[in-house]
Amino acid sequence: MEDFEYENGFTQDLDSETLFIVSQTFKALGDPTRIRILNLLFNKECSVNEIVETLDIRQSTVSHQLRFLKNLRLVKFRREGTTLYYSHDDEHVMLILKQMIDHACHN
Amino acid sequence: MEDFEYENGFTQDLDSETLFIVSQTFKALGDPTRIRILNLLFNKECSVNEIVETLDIRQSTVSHQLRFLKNLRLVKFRREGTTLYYSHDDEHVMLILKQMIDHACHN
DNA sequence: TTGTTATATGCTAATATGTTCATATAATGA
DNA sequence: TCATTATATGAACATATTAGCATATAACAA
Repeated sequence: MEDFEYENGFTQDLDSETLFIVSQTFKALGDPTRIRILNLLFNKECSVNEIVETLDIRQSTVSHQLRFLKNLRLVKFRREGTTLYYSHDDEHVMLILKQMIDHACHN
Repeated sequence: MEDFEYENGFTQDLDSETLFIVSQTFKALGDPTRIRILNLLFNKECSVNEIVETLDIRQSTVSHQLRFLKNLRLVKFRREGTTLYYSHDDEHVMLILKQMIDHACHN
């Protein structure tokens, strides 16, 4: 009787793969530093240094978090010389982030 | 020049209060156990024991996580004798959860 | 009151997470 | 080649998180 599929597409419990992806993604959004980085990348792409200077976060911290976000395919980058320009890579997740920010602001 | 307000309502950086609420809420959604509980509460209210039995999670764990979710006002409960029936208490966050689950499934 | 069922709580151990420092790599220009 | 700028990485540390056990509380029935 477990995992009974409802008409509306919902299940009583989620399969482990979905659960993993969902929790990983929300976890990515659950850290202030990563939220600030993604929020900055909302409108424009940024070099690592731009992020470091705009948000006043140490370079290694930014780099670590960008790797984290890149592993989840939430950001991507392009190279120009020695400079890497990062931008967001998941419209849907960015939309979800925007919704949550709006939700938080309206309180 | 920091915290410049854009036409579209976005700021270069978020104020700390918003940042706190957003990260707290995403953190709540970033744990598999809490996701499973909220997903179960999507359609119907559940007693603690129903959650325990349906999801096969220990009672103390469920209780701890329900307290966590209640502190963030993501769930509420009503009492009936010795039984507490929990239900979700934030439509918007539930919608965001649904979106992320759908997003994860479509991959 | 005592027992029973349902739920909450305090504590602890294991694990995960985030930041920092120091250093490595990579591209480029002199 | 060497120096410089931009970024990444590894290790260490502090802190946060999670689950589980044991026990407490709360409501109710006998």
